[in-house]
Amino acid sequence: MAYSDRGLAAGGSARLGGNTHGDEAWAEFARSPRVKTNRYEAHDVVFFEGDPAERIYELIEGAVMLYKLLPDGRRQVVEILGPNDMFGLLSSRQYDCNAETLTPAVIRVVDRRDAEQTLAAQSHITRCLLAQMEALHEHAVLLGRKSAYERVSSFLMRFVAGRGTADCPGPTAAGRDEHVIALNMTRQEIADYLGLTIETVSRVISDLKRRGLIAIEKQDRIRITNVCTMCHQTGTQ
Amino acid sequence: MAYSDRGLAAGGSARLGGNTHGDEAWAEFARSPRVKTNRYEAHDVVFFEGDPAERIYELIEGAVMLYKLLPDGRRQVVEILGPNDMFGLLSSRQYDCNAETLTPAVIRVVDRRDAEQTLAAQSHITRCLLAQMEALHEHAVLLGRKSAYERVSSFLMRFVAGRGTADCPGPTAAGRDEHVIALNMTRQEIADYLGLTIETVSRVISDLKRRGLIAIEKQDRIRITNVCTMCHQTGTQ
DNA sequence: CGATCATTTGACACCGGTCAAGTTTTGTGG
DNA sequence: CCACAAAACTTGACCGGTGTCAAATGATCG
Repeated sequence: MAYSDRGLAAGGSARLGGNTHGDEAWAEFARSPRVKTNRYEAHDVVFFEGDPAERIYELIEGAVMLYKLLPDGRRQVVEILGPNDMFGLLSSRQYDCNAETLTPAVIRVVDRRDAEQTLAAQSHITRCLLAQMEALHEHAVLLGRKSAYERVSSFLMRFVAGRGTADCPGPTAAGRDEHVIALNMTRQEIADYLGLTIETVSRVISDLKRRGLIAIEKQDRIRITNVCTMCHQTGTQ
Repeated sequence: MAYSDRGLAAGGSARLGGNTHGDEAWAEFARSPRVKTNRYEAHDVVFFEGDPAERIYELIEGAVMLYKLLPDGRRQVVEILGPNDMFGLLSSRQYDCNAETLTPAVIRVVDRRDAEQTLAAQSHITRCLLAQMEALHEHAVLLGRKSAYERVSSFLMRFVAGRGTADCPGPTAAGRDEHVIALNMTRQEIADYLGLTIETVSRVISDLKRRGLIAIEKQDRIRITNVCTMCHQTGTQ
């Protein structure tokens, strides 16, 4: 109740996105004593599919993947999350997927009922959900319609901020169009995200290397030698 | 502003799902004169990807599909929506996909800014988003990890209300375990939803028929002769 | 009843999966 | 820092599930 009032006072107008107004209210809400902030090691499990969904989470620092398993062990990573993404949000009573850190992470933990009663949370959450929704749409295209090459290329491009989108400014006029990426994922995790096998991911990466499109600095550290060329391999253009 | 106040008075507590409280407020909001209700024919386009996202939509009756296109014409249907689902919700300024009716439909149209300023809308919208999110996760598993047989079987099971979920009650003790489905989709639309080709969809359906699992009453009207058996073909068990 | 469109079926090719080594990287203990 | 083991990754050979292309069949609607 107290949070609810505070949320109202600070937030007031609730938006579907495009504003940064609700965030101040959310930040204030996050400072309340009932909101905890936890540290996780890499590859810690935050929650399992089927666990009672009593908390919601906000990733402050690091990376988290959400995945689902089929009874025979096949795995699909459904989302890869970065700072400011929220997860564990659900309309049902149990989590619909597993959440595991990819890197050491700092995660804010909020009691579900607290958030439900807080308007500032609503607005903040909706904005997060909408962005994630778009990412899921894009990922459905990748999984349903792209070749292995296009999947891996799209995956690499996703780490290059500001490029590969519809409003891509193109390479800066001066110098080379390079970019170094820290994957923070094993080949298996990449494969399970892209709907491929580990061997196929490995083969495509080797081939990109052979063709000079990328250089492997360290197994999970890849240099894209020409971002613009890589972008043309994604199928999205 | 007026809507905002009304939403507050009627709604009060905002929830992340599981309640039906915000819905009354939403229903009242929907009755306001600025909210229009439109009728569409089958295969009408509601909006195109890239159109300025100035309105949000609530499907009252009928079915709608959302799809994305790659520059070379490949298509992926990312969501199939039914009554009470909302669409056109976005954090960015333009729609991220195309929306097209599958059947004649009744659709409520709300100005985006009106909804953004209405708390009742927030709560209602969040609930819809969460449910759609879960559906998208499930669909990612289908697209990334299921065989053609499993995809088509999963697709058919999705039309059997209350079965195939984790808490499936199983067949009713008495009599046969049949169910008749109206697809309302062409083979091409099904293929584009399942990430397959039209030929593969057709072959799988023919094969299910040959094996006696389904009977085709009319091209887009299929009888599942044994729901429980069909369910075991989905890979989800 | 014919024209048009949707669907089915067949033959074949190829992408990506499977299985089985190798090779490299990482981590641990001396 | 090195030695060794374990894990992660790469590479090769082969196969099978889907896609592609083409033709036949079936539905729909004047």
